[in-house]
Amino acid sequence: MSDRGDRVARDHTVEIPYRFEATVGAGVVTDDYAHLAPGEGSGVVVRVAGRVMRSRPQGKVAFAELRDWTGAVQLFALGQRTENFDAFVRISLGDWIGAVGEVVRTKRGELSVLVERWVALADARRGFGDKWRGVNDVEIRHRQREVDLWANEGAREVFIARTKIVASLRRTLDARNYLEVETPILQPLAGGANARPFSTHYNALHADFFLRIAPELYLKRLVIGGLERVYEIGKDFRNEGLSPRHNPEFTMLEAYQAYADYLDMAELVESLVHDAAIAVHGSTVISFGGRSLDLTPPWRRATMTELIEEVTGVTVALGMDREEVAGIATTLGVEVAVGESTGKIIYEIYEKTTEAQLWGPVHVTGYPIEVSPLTRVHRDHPELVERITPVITGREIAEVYSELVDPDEQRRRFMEQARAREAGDEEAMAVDEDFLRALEHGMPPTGGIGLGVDRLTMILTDTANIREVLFFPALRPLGIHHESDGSGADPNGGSDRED
RNA sequence: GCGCUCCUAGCUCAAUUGGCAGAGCAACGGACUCUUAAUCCGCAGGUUCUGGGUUCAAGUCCCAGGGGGCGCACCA
Repeated sequence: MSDRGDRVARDHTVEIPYRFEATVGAGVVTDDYAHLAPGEGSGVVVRVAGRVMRSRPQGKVAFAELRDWTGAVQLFALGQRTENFDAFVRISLGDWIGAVGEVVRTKRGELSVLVERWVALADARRGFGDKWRGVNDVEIRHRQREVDLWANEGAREVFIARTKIVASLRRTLDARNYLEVETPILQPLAGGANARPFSTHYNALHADFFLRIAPELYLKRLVIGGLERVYEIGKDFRNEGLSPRHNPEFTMLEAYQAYADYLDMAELVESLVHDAAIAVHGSTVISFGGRSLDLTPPWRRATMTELIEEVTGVTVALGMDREEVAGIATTLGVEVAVGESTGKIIYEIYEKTTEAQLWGPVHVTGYPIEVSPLTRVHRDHPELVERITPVITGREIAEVYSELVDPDEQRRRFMEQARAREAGDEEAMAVDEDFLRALEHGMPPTGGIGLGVDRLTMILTDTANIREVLFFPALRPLGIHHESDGSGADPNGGSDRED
């Protein structure tokens, strides 16, 4: 760890300044002075700051690459001109420095800052991996993202894209007069989805609480309260397994619009994805996994029976005899549980055989009522609900509903969930009396969406693993210290932190 | 939780179907007045994830544990 010996910053520890004013970004310099000819000086003195990621001392001249978050520029030091040149030569890869000098182009054609003065800003005691190949070890990249961000060219791009996407989502909704709101993350009942929650304890109330699995029920209460268009972007938490598409905490966008139905909301999803694609790529035709992907609205709409037939060649229909559909499911290798309705079996077939094969954007409809306890019955098919799942690259990226607004029907659905829960389904919903009381005040027809922000980011950044779009994905903790090991590893710190 | 698979120097990777644990980069010491993954000389660096076992001999084979990846299950 201390194998790097005496470094520049350590030589000048007492002189590390409290601030350094950079007048221009490193990448901006290379853009703004691209016109300089080899050997030409600009006459302009700039101040730049960043990390030294390459160093090429060469006797009485020295070169270094200074990188900041705008890009990189070469520093050019001369023994006869640069202050403290001997120390400049000893700068270690990864050290932060600030430099002042004229923008020039070297005789060999590299745009540079000809360093007059410079100051050490931080010392890098640890390296940043192979300077050419970076760090490939995904465990290091995820556990020590700060290393990944420096070691791997382009590692920041996906996160910058993510920020643009989230900003675009807000812009699109704000332009439609939606109100952004925040609702509780700590909830006495974890409702709004079928999932196992993380639980915690509220000492002051002597009550167990749960981290939300969805904000849905609270947002609907705001619609009942007269906030006709609301949305929330935030973390949901689900106590479930990890996978390339699942992290226990993930970012969800939920939006609700009074007087709208699921078709209106499907159009909203198309607009959100369209605008985000434009924000990141300037186009709705992008590439994913080496394959072209056209996100241009409007998207195709299809029922799951249609899609099953396209993918498997097998015909199933709601009107068919249950035993016949069950037999087809078994033939396709899909298990059928006793008591499952025809619609539920078709849904199972779709999930197991078809969904992952769908590439282009498609709005999938035809969801059976029993898998959608918060959704309004389909206006033409009483065994279905008005629900659309937009699927892109085989992944569900959103859910779209005509929301269930009838308090009596909602209570019946909750009771069905409660029965399932008693039968052992740990993910079935609990009866939420606060929500039911709210519905009894009258909820207008309302459309709702839930959109997975991480998954949208994956699609728009050509990323196959959700961990790549999260700065700090969930990982098993390492090196857990037990009490009194004397190393000061107590994460709660000393007694001075207690108040 | 189950299955498969991976773990070698700080990083990136080698090591002949079990036979002396290596290279490049980084680090460290030095040379060099226009480098571009600079070059050159020198030097150091290892409980091969951990613990057992088989064997004359284990990075390599077996067992257990830890961590990662993928798949299944659950889900978005």
